[in-house]
Amino acid sequence: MASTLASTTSATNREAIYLALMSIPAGNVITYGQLATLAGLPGAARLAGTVLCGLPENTELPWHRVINAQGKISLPPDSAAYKKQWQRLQAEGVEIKNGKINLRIYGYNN
DNA sequence: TTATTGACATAAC
DNA sequence: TGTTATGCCAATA
Repeated sequence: MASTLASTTSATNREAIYLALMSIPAGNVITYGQLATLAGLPGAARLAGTVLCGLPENTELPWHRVINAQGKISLPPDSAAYKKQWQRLQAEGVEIKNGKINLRIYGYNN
C-alpha cells in the first residue's frame, strides 16, 4: 500500500513528493531519486529537487533529510541552507564523514 | 505553445 | 574516475 503512496489520491505529483518526504523518519536520509520513487514517480528525481527548492522557509517538512545519490548535500557549500541542513542532520544523529553521508547506514529503505 | 532551466539519477563510454 | 547523453515533472519566459 505504501509502495505507491499518494498514487491512489488526486494529489498532484508535487504533493506526492510532500507526502513521501513526510514519511521519512528522523535519523534517516533519502536521495532525490528514492524520494521520487517513493512518491510514485520513478525517474523524476529532478522534480524532487525542484519541489524542495520551492519550499517555504517555515515549512515543517524534513527537507534536510534529502541528499543526492553521492551522499552529499546538493547545495552550494557556502549557502546558509547548506549549513542549516548539515546541522539538522547531525542533530538527528546522522554522522557526516568528510562531507559525505553513508547511505548504507542512514539511507531510508535500505 | 515551445523552449529553457533546475536542490537529480542512471547508463554508457 | 570523469564526462556525455537521456529521462522526468514543474515553473517561467
